[in-house]
Amino acid sequence: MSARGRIDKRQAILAAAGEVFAREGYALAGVDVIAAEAGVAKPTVYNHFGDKETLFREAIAADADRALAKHLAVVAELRDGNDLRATLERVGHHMLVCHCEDRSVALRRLLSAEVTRFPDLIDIVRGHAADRVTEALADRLARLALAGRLRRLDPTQAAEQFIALLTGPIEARSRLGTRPVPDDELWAVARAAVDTFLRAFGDQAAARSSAPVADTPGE
Amino acid sequence: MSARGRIDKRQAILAAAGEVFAREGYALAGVDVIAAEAGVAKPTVYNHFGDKETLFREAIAADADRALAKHLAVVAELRDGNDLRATLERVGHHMLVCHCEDRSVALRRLLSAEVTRFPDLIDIVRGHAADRVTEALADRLARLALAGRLRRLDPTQAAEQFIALLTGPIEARSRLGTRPVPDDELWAVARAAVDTFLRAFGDQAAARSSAPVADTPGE
Amino acid sequence: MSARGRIDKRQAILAAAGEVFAREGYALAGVDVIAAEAGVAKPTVYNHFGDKETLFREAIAADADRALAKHLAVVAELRDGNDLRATLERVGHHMLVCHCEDRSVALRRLLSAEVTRFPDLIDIVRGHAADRVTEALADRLARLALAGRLRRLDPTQAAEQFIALLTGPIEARSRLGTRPVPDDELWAVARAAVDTFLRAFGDQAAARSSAPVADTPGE
Amino acid sequence: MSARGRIDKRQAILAAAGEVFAREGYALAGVDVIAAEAGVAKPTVYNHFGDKETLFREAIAADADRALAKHLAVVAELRDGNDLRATLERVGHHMLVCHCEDRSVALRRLLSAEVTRFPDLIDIVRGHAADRVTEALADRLARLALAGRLRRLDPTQAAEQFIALLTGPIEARSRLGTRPVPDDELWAVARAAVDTFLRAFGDQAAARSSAPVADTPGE
DNA sequence: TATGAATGAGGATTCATTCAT
DNA sequence: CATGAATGAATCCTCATTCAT
Repeated sequence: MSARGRIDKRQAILAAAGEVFAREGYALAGVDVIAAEAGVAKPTVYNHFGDKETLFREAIAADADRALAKHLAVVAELRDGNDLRATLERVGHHMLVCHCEDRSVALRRLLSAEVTRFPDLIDIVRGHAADRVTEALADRLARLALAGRLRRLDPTQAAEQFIALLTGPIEARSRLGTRPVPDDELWAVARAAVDTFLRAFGDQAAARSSAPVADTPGE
Repeated sequence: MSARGRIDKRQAILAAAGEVFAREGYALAGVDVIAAEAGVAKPTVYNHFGDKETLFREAIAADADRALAKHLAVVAELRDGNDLRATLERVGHHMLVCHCEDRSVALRRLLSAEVTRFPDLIDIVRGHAADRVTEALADRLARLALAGRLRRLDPTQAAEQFIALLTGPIEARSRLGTRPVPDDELWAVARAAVDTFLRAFGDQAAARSSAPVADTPGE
Repeated sequence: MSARGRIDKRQAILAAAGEVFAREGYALAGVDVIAAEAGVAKPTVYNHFGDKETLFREAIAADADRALAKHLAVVAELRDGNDLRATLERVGHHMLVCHCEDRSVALRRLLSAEVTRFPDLIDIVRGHAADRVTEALADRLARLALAGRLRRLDPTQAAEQFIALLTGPIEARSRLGTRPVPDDELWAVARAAVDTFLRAFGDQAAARSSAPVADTPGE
Repeated sequence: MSARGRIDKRQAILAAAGEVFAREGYALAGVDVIAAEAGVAKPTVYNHFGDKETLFREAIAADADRALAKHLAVVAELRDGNDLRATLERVGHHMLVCHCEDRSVALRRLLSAEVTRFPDLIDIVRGHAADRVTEALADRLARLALAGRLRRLDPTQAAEQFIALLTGPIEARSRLGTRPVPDDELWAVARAAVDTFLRAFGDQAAARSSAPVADTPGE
């Protein structure tokens, strides 16, 4: 078999593992199922990854890498523009779309489920993903503050809170990821998050001038 | 065996199940381990609960009830007082303490891990717990708004965001629940959350007057 | 199931294990085969013995006990009588018959094969069996010496050598236990062993008087 | 690869196989382990030997040849000399040293363990080794008898018994080959064997005249 | 020829669940 | 009702062996 074929097989196993682990959880995922889904024989899986735990870690790491790349791309969209509120809403909505993707949901699920058995997963994923998204966002917010578009702020804390305002309210709405959240709900959550964020962190004069949507709910 | 003893046994099994499921996860928790930890024989577990799935649901429900009660008690502390900021910070900190309790962490972990295999868990727990905490908090916020201590707001959305501002930043700090977060970090997160919350939802005049802590990070 | 039935099952498993291990060796003996041969399910074997190694040890110990009992009974036949040579020949022959029994052969085979993986087998078996046969024989020889039927001797050493003279020449003749040795060959080996033994350890006067069989090979 | 290199590889595989089989037994010896220990790839082993069984047979045969050569050399030391007893003791001791060598022990172990699965091993080894040692020894004893140094005897039987008197008592002392027997024990066994042998087979006048060591144990 | 990679069959062990007492 | 014992199904992993290069 060519080296190319070997790599293909490795990728196929990793992809299959990602899906099966996501579907069944670590304990109930069968190595035979993964092998079948990857179109290889069971021992091939062991030749490549040694044991189920290693396979799990590598599958998680691959998924985390992909999720990180997507999220960083979204954060990169946050460039200074004419309409800061609209920009933040677009970026916020996009982050929520990523956040609600099946693979993202499954990744968080697996992570939270298995973190006691595999404590090192935190480093694999958090070092690779979550914190770096927060930091990238913090960088952007710092530049906006420097440009006078936001008030002076602690960038990391502001980024944490921006993300929390976006993703927090989604948990309940997605029923822990089991219900697809319609796009208009995503927009509504993003708008509400951005509104609160700008009220708290926006430049004072600007923040007061634009009337946010969700401000007067009862009317 | 007396009726009393029978009920004791049921409780013992439920308690043991709660601990073992929390420790090992659903798939790896052994019914024999639960039985042993409860001090009964394995078939006794089956006599009481029929099968492992039912036992799991009941154990989760019991845990969720306990968590709900605790959280509601905390929300009930949110009474109008002289110093709104201090009150919110105290309540926020107390909610975080509950949020970080071992059993709360384990409950969320189990829930998120098994929600695909047991979709009805969402109703068991969410109907019993999470939403009701949000709503109870929303009630309190509405009364504060009515009393003029907060601006006019959508109570549910404000409650969601208050909780998000509290719990969101904790995930990273607790390494998904595997690291105990020191109390001063909990206070810091609570203060930052309340500060942002009051900037966004506080009565305008009041909010401007009090200088928040985290406002000027570099100094 | 009655306690009686439980013990029956344990015995059945032990018996089956003895046969299968003897037939296939430790590594190639399948626990499923043992279970099937015992008429029980595989987990029943594990309920009783924990794992394959323990089962092996217990099966060996049971076989060793049985072999020891048989051999001791044979040694006990060695009582002072009129015709010492005939008595020794009868006992020697009987020991060889035991030595060549299928189960004895298999036991020695297993022992020698697995002693590196299970060093404690030596204590299980040797403490239980081999040494005690030698000592029992040594006791008898000492009494014969005391009675003046044998010359003064080191009883243990004489017993070792008596057994060696019997069993040593059998190894080659039985092709390491794979060929059944005909009874007349057993008698011949026994007679030759006794002849040599009496020449070396017999009372001088007596030894010279009786003309041994194998003395004049060419005739 | 040069023809020389090819032969080297074959020898390396054979040597590695010998060691691994001796260490682990047939069933648990892995072909990959043998290949690794020989410094070649697994399929190379199959190219040279076809399958595991063949490799096993050839490894055993090689070991048996080596053991035979050594033993024959020892028997050849048995030349008529002034002091027959001392000569026999020297030869006997030397045979025991060979008998207790690691590789000899392992060879006998493997043989006895696998003789049921590989009945032809007996011919490979016995034809090559054990019987021929006995016969070589028988030849020497016959010449000694002819020279009047021993009484008239059946040479094969006497050889069998001489070897039995040597090796039989060693089994227990070496704990089936798992304990290295100190040299002075080997000498003691050899002396005791020779003493008994000479009492039984020695020239009458000579035997009576020399007082053997182990004759009067209690004194 | 020598090798890296792949495979099919099989083995020990565990687990949720059910009888018989 | 509570229990000790038994079970059928499933799981992870290993090994001898064979292609394709």
